[in-house]
Amino acid sequence: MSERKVTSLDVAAKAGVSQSAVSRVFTPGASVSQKMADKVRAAADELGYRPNVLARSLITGRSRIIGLVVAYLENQFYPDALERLSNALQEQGYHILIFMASGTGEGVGTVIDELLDYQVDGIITASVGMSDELAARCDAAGIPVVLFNRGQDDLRLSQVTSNNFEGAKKIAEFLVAGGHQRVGHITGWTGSSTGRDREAGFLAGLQTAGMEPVAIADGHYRRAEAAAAARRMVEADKVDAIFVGNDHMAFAVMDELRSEMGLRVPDDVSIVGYDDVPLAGWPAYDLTTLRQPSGRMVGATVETLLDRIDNPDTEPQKIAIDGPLIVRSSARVPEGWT
Amino acid sequence: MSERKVTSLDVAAKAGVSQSAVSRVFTPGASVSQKMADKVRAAADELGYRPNVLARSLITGRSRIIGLVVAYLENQFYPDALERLSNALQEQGYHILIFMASGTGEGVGTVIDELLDYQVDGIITASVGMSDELAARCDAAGIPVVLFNRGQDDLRLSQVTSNNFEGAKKIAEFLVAGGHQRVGHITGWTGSSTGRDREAGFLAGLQTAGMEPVAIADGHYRRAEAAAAARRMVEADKVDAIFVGNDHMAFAVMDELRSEMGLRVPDDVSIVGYDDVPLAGWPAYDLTTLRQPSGRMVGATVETLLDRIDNPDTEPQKIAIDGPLIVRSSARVPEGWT
DNA sequence: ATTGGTTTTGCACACCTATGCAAACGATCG
DNA sequence: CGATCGTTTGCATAGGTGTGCAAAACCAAT
Repeated sequence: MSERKVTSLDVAAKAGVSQSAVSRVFTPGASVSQKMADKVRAAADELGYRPNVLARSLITGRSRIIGLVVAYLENQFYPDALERLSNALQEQGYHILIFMASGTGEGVGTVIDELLDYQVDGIITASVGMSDELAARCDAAGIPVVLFNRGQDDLRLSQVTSNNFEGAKKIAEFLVAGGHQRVGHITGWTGSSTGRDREAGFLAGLQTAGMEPVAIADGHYRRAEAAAAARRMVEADKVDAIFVGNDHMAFAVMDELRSEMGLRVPDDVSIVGYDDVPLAGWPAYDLTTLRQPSGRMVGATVETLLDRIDNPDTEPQKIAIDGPLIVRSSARVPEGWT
Repeated sequence: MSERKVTSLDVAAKAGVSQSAVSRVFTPGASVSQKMADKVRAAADELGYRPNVLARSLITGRSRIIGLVVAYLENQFYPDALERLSNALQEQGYHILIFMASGTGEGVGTVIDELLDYQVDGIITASVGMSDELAARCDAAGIPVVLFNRGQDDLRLSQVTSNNFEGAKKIAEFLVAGGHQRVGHITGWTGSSTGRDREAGFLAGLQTAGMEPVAIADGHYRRAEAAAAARRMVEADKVDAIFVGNDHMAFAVMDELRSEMGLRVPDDVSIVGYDDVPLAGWPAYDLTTLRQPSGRMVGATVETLLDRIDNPDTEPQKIAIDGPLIVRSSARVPEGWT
């Protein structure tokens, strides 16, 4: 029925030119006369020809595919980032091949292998760790990697995060200024750099006021654990404020306190999150939180990655972007706070 | 530095066999002796060889890439579906190439073109319309398409939805049984089949009780429009219940009523949504809603798509899956409701 | 040892495009 | 009009893999 695939040869035949001429017409910056271009385009349109990206990639060594490794999408921060990443890359003629690292939980290792099979031009990992060995593997294959919202010590890897230390420090200062006496902290997964940096920044911020948290627990970025930790902190440790390692967990904490324990936020306990996902601005939570500037983070990620693809000799970069504290109503606001 | 790319020829040379032997070892179901397999695998492991999927696709005509077109990820239903789709497809050795139809808003047309450039084996569109002409183009290229959560009349397209008509009808019956007298409906975008089917089902459900909605407005699946519509319905039309076309808008409606207008849900107005996204179960909203069984919908989608890829002669399918009403606290519960 | 049959292997080509190179072309100038 | 130079075109090859076909190897049976 349908002529299965229309190739550049078909177009060439129809236009009465050589195959290489057709190729040149579809290769930006190649040497073609106007007349030739018109003739070929006409024939191509008529046949519905479009160049085969895969065949092209075989010879150029560029697939124009970016591999994205992501662990889970329940935290609204990641779909949001994914959407922005995809749009930004589409703009540049790249596309995202998705890879879930969560699923069967075979670990990131096999995932990277499969990604390499597709000859991706670059890799972005979001919210997922990457061992030195994996980094080495990608590096050996000459594929640039950018860690999004995660840090790593390996110097061969680029990374883009918000300034987690400073951000968490701001939160500490905000809570101190608000007159809180007994603050708790539910960390992100302490196996992640993000979680650790925020904890460190928070501790540093409290320390300058001569304070320290009365309770710390690892929430593992999960709702259930965060909620349980919050309950313990309120009941056993009598906290009057909790800094929760990300918004996703902060919502769970507010649910637990307000709906399960009948407490008021912020009257009984102040809650502060981290990320400023869209949901944080919805009235149901109206969460005070530190904004991760995901637009700029995505911009930096794409720029860094594409730059390294085009100039393989560029140094890997470690970028941390500052974000503002977004003051809403889930935490007591200090007098005269600007 | 790093031996740029290691090919099957390198492996063949190292193992002292022909290139085709290497190919066969990595092709499931090919004729290879045990001895040969061992020898080749050893050489391959040592060199770190993995077959080039793109080169393979050139000759097999199968890229093992599925194109996913998605409009926006703010509605939690879609990231959730995306995650499930990706996992299910990975299981079968396929991967998802993402395509945002929202971005520059150039429309789905160019998106499909670019997808075809990548020689995808199949296309899934989520929450996005597809014109007959586009369908024809994919069909001509021999690429199966499955519409996820959207309907279309074209018989060449497969589609998987929940049973929107029946679901919305259930909701109408629930509201009627709850004794509501003045019900309103904020539809999904009426340009979408999903929006229209739910409206039709809702009207049908009311009709069997001899009722009809006192107000109908198009929410376009957007928070702001849904909130505005809700306010009008409450102030001008004095509704005592609103069926909102999806959860995403229902949250906005609850926010508007509770936080902006100071009303109580369900005491002043009952709210019912559609989708049962995870957030609907969180205590802050605790939304009564009709569950779209996304697990089964994804299963059916993947099955249908892969089946059509393997057997191009299979008939396109239109699948509608029933979902249960999940009764929570955002709508008055009828006496003795089971 | 020879035969027949089965499995395994290698050869060569195909898939579709981009690009170096040399030939053809067109224009410009003397 | 011929020489010169820059532009445009075609030829041929490469890129990494799968597969039909025929030759080779193997095995068992006579």
